[in-house]
Amino acid sequence: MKPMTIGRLSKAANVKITTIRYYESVGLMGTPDRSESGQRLYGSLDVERLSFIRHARELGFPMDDIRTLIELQTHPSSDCAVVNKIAQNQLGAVRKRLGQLAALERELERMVTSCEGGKVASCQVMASINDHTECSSKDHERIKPL
Amino acid sequence: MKPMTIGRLSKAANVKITTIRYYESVGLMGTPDRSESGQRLYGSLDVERLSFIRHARELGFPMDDIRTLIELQTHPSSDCAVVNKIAQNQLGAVRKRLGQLAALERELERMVTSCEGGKVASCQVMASINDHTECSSKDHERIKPL
DNA sequence: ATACAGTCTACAGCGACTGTAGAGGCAAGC
DNA sequence: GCTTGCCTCTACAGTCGCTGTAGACTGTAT
Repeated sequence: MKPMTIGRLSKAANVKITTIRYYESVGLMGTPDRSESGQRLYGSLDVERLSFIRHARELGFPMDDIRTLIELQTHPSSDCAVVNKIAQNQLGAVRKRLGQLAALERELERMVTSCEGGKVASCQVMASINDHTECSSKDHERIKPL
Repeated sequence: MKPMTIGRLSKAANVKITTIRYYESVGLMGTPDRSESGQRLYGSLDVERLSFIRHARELGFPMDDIRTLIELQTHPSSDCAVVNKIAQNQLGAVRKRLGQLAALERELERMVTSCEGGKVASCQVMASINDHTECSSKDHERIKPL
């Protein structure tokens, strides 16, 4: 099979070119062969590896976990307990985040339904944001983006 | 009322000192008075404003929206429709994210329950990450952190 | 007087990329 | 051959919302 350039790989795995180069720079993708003029050349194994990374990212796994998973893939005879542990941690993290977002949804819902129009001065939404008594999360946890 | 230093404000509003200075640097907090020796001095209005920012952040509003909300607060006679729009957008964003995360939860659940131990080579979790047919989100959306 | 906590500025770093500038490469049509 | 137009290259800055660090100065309590 003949090698493909980065653009083809990008389409084959549905990952942007710049992202592929980024993955290479952080060691997720390994250094590819180059053509005489210096262009990166990839084979079908690279498509699989990149698709794996993409799917793992879609599942929310952080890069460090993906690095570990790829490492484990190259030792197929090792115990899969580590793999399972990583996946279960991830499931736990997703569930925790689901809980936080559900709480946000409730509060925002309450806010927007209480708005009856009018001026900002008497806006219930503004009042809700100002009112700090409700959502009293005592822990100083970093606020995450949506 | 006598002014307070940044440390007191930090405790009063439950926002870290460095974060307060950051909010100042990006124009969310305005430039405070200074003592002779150059220390920032705040009043009770600043506590309210900072608490407002904090609560809005906890609700996941992006900084730009918060800037707009604060701007609107200084014009109390303007229409609250803009405020409501921002809150509804936010609610929409939260719900969308909830949907994404629920999908992730289902897939991760399936993965970890299908794992029966053994070697990495035959690991169902690994196979699931490799198998790309299931979660086919066609859109190139940026993958968000948990 | 001394100890220690608080505050100052300025800048680098996080994660996971994205975007840009400016240069060079490659295949197809004329 | 020559041009057109896309593809690829490197290197670096920017994104978001902060956090952490270094090194100097200030304020308060004993």
